[in-house]
Amino acid sequence: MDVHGRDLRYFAVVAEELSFTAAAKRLFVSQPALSKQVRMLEKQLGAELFRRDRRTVRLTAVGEALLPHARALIAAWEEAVAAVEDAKADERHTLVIGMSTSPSRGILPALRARLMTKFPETNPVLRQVSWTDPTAGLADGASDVAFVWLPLPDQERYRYVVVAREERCVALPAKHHLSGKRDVTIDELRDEQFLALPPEAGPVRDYWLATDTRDGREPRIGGVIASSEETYEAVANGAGVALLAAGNAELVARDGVVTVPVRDLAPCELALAARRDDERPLVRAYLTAATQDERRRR
Amino acid sequence: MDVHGRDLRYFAVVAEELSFTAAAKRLFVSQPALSKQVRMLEKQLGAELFRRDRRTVRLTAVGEALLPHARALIAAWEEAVAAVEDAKADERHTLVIGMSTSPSRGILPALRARLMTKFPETNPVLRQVSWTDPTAGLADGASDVAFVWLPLPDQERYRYVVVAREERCVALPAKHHLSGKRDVTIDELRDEQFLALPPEAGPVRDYWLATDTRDGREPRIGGVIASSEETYEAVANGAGVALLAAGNAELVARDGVVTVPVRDLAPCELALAARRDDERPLVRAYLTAATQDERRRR
DNA sequence: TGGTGTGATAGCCAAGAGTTATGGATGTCC
DNA sequence: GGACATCCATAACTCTTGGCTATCACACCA
Repeated sequence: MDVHGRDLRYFAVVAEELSFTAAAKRLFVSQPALSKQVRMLEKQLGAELFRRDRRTVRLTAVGEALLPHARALIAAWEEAVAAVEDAKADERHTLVIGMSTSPSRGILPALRARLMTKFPETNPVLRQVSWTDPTAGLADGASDVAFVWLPLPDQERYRYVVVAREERCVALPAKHHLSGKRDVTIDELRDEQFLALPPEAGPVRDYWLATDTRDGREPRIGGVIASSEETYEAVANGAGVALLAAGNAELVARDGVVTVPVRDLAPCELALAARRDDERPLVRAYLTAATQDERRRR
Repeated sequence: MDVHGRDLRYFAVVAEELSFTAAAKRLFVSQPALSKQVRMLEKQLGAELFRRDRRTVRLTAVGEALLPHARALIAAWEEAVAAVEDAKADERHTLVIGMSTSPSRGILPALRARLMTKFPETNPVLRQVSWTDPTAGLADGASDVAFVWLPLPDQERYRYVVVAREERCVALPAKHHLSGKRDVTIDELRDEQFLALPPEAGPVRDYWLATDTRDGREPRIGGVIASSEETYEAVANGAGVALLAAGNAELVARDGVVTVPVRDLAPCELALAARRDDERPLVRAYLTAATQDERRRR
C-alpha cells in the first residue's frame, strides 16, 4: 500500500541510467541491493517496471507510467522537508512570552528592545494565559518565558529573575466599611469572604489568600477568579474581596471597586521565569535582558 | 532523507485524531508501534510534530507545516498507483503481434476478427521485427505472439500453430540463366552465391540456405540480408540469389528480379508462435483463433 | 579465447517495525 | 477518596527488511 521514498528514488535513477550498476554507483549502494529493492517495488506493484535483457535494461510501459509520478513524489517530499525546515527556523526565532496579567510597568518594551539588539531576527509573541496556570504556560511548553508571581509550584524546575516587588492590596466594594481607609491589616480582613484562584494554581492560590497569616484556619471562599475581569465583577457584586499586587490595582479599581494597601503583608514578587533546562539562546538572552533592566531600574 | 509513505499516513491520522490510541485503532497497529513510528519521523525531521501533554496531543507549528504536504504526498502516491493500475490494464488488453514479413495471405484480419469477438477490449498491435531475430520478438518479450518460419531456435521454448505451408522459391536476377525456367532443382543452384540471414538467426539461417541438401559443403555467401528490401536490392545487384517462401515472392519480384520455384525442396512452414509458458488469456485466444482459422481454410 | 562488465543469486548481519506486557499520570465514577 | 479506566511511554522480544560481500552465468570485446 505504501512506498518507501527511497524505492522511488532508486527506481527513478535506474530509469534515468538504464543500468543497475551505474545507478547503484550514483546511489551509493551495492548493485545487488539496488536490484533487490527494485524487484520489491515491482512485486509490490504487481508489474514489471524494467525489462532486463541479458545486457540491456529498459522501461516497460508500466515503468513509463510510474516514472513521472515517482519524480513528482520525490520533488513533493523535498518541498515538504523545506517547509518543515522553514517552520523550524520560524520556531527558533519566535519567543513566546506568557503572562497572566500584563506586567506593564514599562518593562515589556524595554526587554523587547534589549532582545532585538542582540537578535534582530527575533519575533517576540505575547501570550495571555489564564490564571489557572500559575506558570503562565511554562509548564506545558506553551510559553518559552513568562511573567509569573512567586512562589511557583515546582519552583525548582524554573529559573527566574524578580522584576518587581510591590506591596499587596485588597480590592473591596466601594461601599465596604474598610473602603475609606488609607491602609488595612490582614487581621481586619479575617472574616471576609475571599475570592480565590482555581485549585490547580496550587501554592500560588494559598499565597493570594495569605493562608500563612491565618494560623491554620482556612479562609472563607466567596468564589473562584481566573482573570482581572472576573475579579472586578466578583468584587463589585459583593461575592468577596481579593488580594492583588499594587501594580495591578488599576486593573480592577473601577466603578464600585476600590483597592486599599494591606500594610502588614510581605510584598509580592513578579518574576520573569523560564524552564531551568531550556538553554535556547533566545530564552537565555531574554532573562539576561531582564536582569540588566532590573539593575538599571534600581 | 527519504520517508516511508507509511510514516506520513501515520502522522496524518494522528494529526486528525489528536490521539495516539484512536489513531492506532484506525490504522490497525498497536499504540506503541504508532508512537514509535511518529517519534522516528520526528527524529528524522529534527523537530517535534506533536506536543504531548499528559493527557492531550496537539500539533506543533512544525507539524502544522508538514500536515498539508503529508496529505498531498499520500494523495499523489494513490494517483501513482492508479496510473500503474491503468498501465497494467492497458498491457493486459494489448497483444503485440511480431512478424518479420507480413504473413499476408488474409490471415491477420481473420484472426483479429476472431480475437475481438472473444475479447472486445483487445488492442492488437502489429510489430515489424528485423530478420536478425528469427523469433520475431518472442525471445526477448518484445512480442506476445509472432509469425515465424519453422524451425525456430530453442523450439521447445515455444508452442505454435502452422498457418501456411508453401513451396520455396529462389529469387534470381532477371538476366540470370535460370530465370526463364518454370522451376529449378536445388542442385542447379549449387554453385550460386547465396544471400544469408545474419548469423544470430541460427538454424533458421541454415534452413534458408538449404544446407541440409548440400551434404556438408558450405554454400558460398554473397551477402547478408535482414529485410525484403535488402533482399530485392542484393539480388537485383547480382550479389547472390536467395531462397524465400512462395507467398513472399511478390515482395521481391519486381524490376530485374524474378522468382522461380525450387521443385525438390520440402515446403516451408509459417507458424504463429507464443512462449510456451505464456498462459495469458489473450495469447491463448490468439493461438486458438489461428488453429480454428487454419482448420477452416483446409 | 581470455578479460571485462552486467544483472542475478546466496548467505550473512544490522536495523526496522511490529508485537505483548507493563508503568505512571490523570480523569471519572460510586 | 479509592477503585477503575484511559492515555502515552517504555521494555523486551520477534520477524522482516535492507544492506553487505562473494560468486555465478552470460555477453561483449580485444
